[in-house]
Amino acid sequence: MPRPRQPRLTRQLIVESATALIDAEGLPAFSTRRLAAELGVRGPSLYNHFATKDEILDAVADTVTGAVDTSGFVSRDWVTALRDWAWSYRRALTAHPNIVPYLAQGPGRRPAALAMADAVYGGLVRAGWPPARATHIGAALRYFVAGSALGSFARGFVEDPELYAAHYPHLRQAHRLAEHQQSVDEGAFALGLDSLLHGLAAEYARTVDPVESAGPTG
Amino acid sequence: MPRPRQPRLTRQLIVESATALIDAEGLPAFSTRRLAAELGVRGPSLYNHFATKDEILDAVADTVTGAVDTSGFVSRDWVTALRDWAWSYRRALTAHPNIVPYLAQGPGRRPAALAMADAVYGGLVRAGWPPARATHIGAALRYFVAGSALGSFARGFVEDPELYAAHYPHLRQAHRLAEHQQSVDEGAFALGLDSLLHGLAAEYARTVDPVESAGPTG
DNA sequence: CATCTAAACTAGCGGTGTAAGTTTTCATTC
DNA sequence: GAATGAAAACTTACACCGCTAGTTTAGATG
Repeated sequence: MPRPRQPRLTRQLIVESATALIDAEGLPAFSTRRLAAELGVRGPSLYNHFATKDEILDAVADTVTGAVDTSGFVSRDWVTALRDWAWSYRRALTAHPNIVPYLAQGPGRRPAALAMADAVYGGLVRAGWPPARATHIGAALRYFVAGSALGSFARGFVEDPELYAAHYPHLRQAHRLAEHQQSVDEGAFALGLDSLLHGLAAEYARTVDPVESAGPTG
Repeated sequence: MPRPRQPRLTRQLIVESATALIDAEGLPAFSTRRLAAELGVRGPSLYNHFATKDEILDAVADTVTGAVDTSGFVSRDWVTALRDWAWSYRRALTAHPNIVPYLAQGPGRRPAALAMADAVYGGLVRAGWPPARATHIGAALRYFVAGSALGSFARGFVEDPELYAAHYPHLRQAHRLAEHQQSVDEGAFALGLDSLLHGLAAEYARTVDPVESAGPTG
């Protein structure tokens, strides 16, 4: 069939369908032919709208990143802003966990990722952090959020715990928690994030604003 | 050619060659045919020694994880043990960064990853942490280390900074640091790790051992 | 010597991303 | 209104992928 009366594909349609496919069946199932079939079309037709497969993946990843809320950096104190951002970031990633391995490989040419980095960096510098420190903090939080979305500790455990329970005695209790994967992940994330922020606040008090933080009123 | 006088392949040879290939040319370049060519052999011959491609990757990943030192958990205080472990873990991953995306997706059936998890969990429980907390701490640190090895902030930036400098004003300074990628990553890692440990120590003092930590000598 | 197994081989299946060229529709311009 | 050119689908094809099946022969074992 040649060109139809009404185009069957648009960039937005492709991205939405790709997101749905990846969410439902995972990254390995996402192929150009498969996606095209989902759209009632023939594989190469996608190349009228995107130059490469990766460009489609970038668009999907950028949509996911675009859902992250960084508004706290203009309205709240930096600790609250970081906390809200990290949780929003985590929610955005865990809503589409299958795209995370692709997304985790750097901001690349995805504007939403760059806009996010810009907002975080700017907010921290405005709060008084030295530029180099602001870069470090943004990166450290990104590491933590991306790692938590990607490498769930529980996910990796295989089905039959007794298989290795004998060899790794301490894990006998731990991997039972694999059944509660989500709560383990959330608990680990909450603990790690709070600890990180606690440590950063201490560093801030020590190096950026010793006077205000040293007072008895906190 | 049929069976040679002396076997050309062994599991160890395959793993070593696969590691070298991945290190040198990245995960996408790693194919069974390509690896076989590197070994002077014909693709399918690999299946005499490994059942699937993923089994080869698991072996590579396990070798990498096996280089991580967890000995601190039997000889040092828990904070020092965590810090040493995290740095050793990071060194192991950054020595073979291209395998990290594969490795980050959970311990799976890789014995070294399970042994590492076991050592960390056991050490923390011995130090007095409640089992659930020990699981959370181990996971949080793993998130951070894996994320730092995987998603270097700097790596993702494209070559020409001026391209997006106009759109994201705050980043104008930040991405200049992309040239010093390694130092940025290390600085972010050091800051994040110290902050995490600082926060965990505070939590420990509050919930696990309030008496000893509250004294003026603590 | 006969037999069995191991470790290589060749051939091939169904899948991948994507390049090239074709066809037809639609929008624009003389 | 006819001609033109771009757009958006198509078909075909290439080189590669993981992997299976069956074959061949060297070495080990009875």
